[in-house]
Amino acid sequence: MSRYEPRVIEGKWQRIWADEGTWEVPNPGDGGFESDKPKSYVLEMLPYPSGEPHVGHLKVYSVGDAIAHFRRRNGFEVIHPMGYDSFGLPAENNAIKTGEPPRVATERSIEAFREQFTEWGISIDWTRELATHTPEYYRWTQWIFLQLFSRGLAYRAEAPVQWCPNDATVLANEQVIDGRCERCGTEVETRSLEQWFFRTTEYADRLLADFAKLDSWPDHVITMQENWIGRSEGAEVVFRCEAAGIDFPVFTTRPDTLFGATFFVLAPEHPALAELVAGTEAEQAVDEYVGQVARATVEERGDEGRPKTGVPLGRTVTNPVNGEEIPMFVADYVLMDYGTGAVMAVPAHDERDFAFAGTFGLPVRRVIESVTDQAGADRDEPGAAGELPYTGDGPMVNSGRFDGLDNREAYDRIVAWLDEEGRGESSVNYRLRDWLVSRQRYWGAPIPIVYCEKCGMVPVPDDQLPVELPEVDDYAPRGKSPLEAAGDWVNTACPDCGGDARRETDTMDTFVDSSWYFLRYLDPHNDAAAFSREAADHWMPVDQYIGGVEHAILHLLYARFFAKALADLGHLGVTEPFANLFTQGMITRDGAKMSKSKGNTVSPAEYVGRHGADAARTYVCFMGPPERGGDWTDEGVEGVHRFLARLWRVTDEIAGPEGEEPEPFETPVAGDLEGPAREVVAKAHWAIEKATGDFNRDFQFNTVIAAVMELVNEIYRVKDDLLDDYTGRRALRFATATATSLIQPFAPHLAAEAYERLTGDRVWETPWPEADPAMLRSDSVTIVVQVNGKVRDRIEVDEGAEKDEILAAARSAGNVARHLEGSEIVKEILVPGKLVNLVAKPS
RNA sequence: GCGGCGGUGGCGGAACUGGUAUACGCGAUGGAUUCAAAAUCCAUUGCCCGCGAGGGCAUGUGGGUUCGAUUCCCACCCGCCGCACCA
Repeated sequence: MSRYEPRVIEGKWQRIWADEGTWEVPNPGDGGFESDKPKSYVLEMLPYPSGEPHVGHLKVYSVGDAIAHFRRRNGFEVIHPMGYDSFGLPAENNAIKTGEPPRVATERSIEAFREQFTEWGISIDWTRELATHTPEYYRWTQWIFLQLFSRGLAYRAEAPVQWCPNDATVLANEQVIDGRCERCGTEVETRSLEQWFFRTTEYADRLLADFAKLDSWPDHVITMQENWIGRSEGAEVVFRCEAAGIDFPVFTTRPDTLFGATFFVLAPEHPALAELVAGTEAEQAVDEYVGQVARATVEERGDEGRPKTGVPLGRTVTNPVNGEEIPMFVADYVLMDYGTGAVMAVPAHDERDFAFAGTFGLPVRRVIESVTDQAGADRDEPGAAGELPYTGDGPMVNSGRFDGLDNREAYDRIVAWLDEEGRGESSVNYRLRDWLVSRQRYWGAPIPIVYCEKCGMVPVPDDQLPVELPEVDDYAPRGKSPLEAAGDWVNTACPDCGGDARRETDTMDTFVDSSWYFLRYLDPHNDAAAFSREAADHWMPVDQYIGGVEHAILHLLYARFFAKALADLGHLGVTEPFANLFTQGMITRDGAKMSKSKGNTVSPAEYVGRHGADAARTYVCFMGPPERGGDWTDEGVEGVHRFLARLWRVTDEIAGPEGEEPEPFETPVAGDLEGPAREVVAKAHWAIEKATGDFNRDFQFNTVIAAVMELVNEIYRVKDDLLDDYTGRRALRFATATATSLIQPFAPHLAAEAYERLTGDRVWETPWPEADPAMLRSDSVTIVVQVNGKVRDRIEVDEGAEKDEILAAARSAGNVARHLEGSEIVKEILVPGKLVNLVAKPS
């Protein structure tokens, strides 16, 4: 008898798969392409290569690989590639500290990742491997940038931006969390700088509308993106300051409350502010206030509970609906980067305006009655007893000719009237802003633009791509890109006129790299295009995307934007890149997020070394439903290892001596079986049914594996009775082969070895098994008998037993009869094949 | 505050359409094997009462619907995640 030695088995099959290129798939037009097979693109989010893979990686690739295997064995041509998101700040920060070039550290990490993925036995088509930091890849990142530029979707503009003083670079809004840098936690400042943007706002509506195409995306991911895009409908209304001769458009979602506007507020950054107060009494106070706000951190300003502050401007604007002059203020609760940077304040019906009015003693005028005193009113609504602010619906008051109308009705009428008068129009606003893509850092794809004294901003022609990242000595950020120091590289000739020109020295946000990598996998060696349209048309969209929720907004939104933009440019036939998304939960240890500082990290390599890749992979899939998190325990991995060893031992016992030709493998037929042989074969069919169902139902891998464990337990229960005769051995061999076949997506090496020993076949080339309906039924069934809803006994009845027969048996079952004594049955309920409930009351 | 997800044994979790609550694993206890241990195999394992047969109580709390509720409805408590001065 041979021991279960995972390292030996795993090495053996990994070599076979590598030598044979088992997981490689050809493109349409290539030799060996099978056009009759349906395709399936299974993709996990690509890793950022830093150090070694951690358990999060183990989980995402174990889950993805299980899906890939399952699809292959269900007849799909599965493309399952791997690559590295290898530009990024950690490598660069390391370079600043140690002086080691980011490329060197990054490529070392890539080696380590590749090695681990190979040891885990993930079924990857390595011929499609890519790394985003290589010129072969970022050449096409630059090309896409220029494609966007040619359509005006990439543009340069001065804008107030979020600046991280520690990383000395700008951040996208998405990279600022609670006023702090997502990466280093430093408080973010606001600066006004010239930066590159992608016009994501142009796609806001389509990004929202196309959620309809993504029915299997988790709701919370869609909700987060919807919140992020933040579409709100309302109206733009113009308030004019006659004295200064300036029009102030505002965006409001409540044009129905226009008659209640009693003051008007500008954001401290509003461009017209200085002009409004220049040379007036208010000038000094306003300047002081604006300076004070500018010094405050983003976090301080964002605090909602803080008392409202502001300064009167000594100016008024005219309310277009009633001609009223209302006073102007500057206040930091109004944000420059949402709407127009100015708001009409309606204190009676807006909590923030109400608070401000309270502080400054401003009038509050109700224009909507609360509906408290009407029938069916909700008394718990704020403002129910008539107090303000009231944000609910009701009839209009103090609103001239709109009085008495329901406010929803008045909304439409007021907007229509403003439109006729040319003083406003209905309007839609988004929280989403354009994507800021330039970074003042070294380790990224250079932006392929040249500034010529004569010609201005000139795109680098396609045939001069890539603009290669030059070598530099000093990676430290100084507020501008370290590339500024590479003089030979910066100074160049203008592609248009040949005159003196300078290169753009900013690099691209690494989210640009990862917004299209799934397309490059489809045609990774193409040096004439980013990818061929034919390959993309065949493989896209990604049928199953797998990754962590932490990318719910950033990466997924950007990739969706790219797909739409590339489709509009004619390079792609789909507008949504990821048809189905599965987000896996995080693995913790001792209930806490793993971190080096806590010293509670789990090194996958250690466990793979100790128990084998199959055990480590199966364990992360067994911990719980994969979309939820789970707590890693050593006992848990050991338990799974024990189970695999148990499966291995029974295989060894049933298959006979190693190296011997297995007996011909036949599927046992229902009619030929009885007793334990029938039971174990029936259990195998039950396990097939259960595993297949749970696989298809949201990837419930924990219960798939539990079903295989049950089957193995059943094999142990009956094996000593069956090993002696031919029929028994055949039944056992079928059951054991079924167990190995079903565990294959999780433990592919053990499965390959065991299945070959049992059947002579290659399990990964064997179609996923199908349950025989005849074997799922049994001749007799156990019926639970309840009296008044409590289980009192169980009876065995024939499969086809008549209703009356079952009820009679139920009534006379020993313990049931006792409970029925002295009572009269008033109702009998029969759930076929399951249960009888006898409802009785004292007679 | 708003939105989402969740609360089941000592622990991770299962229970698909309202029908045997606690599958499977971990841990624990006992037994077999062993000189002994490890490993392995077998058995027991929600709590309480009972020698037993059996009975009672249990799915965060309180109500409701139903012959029957972890599952549906109402109110509430707790935990996690996201958003949060967005006009």
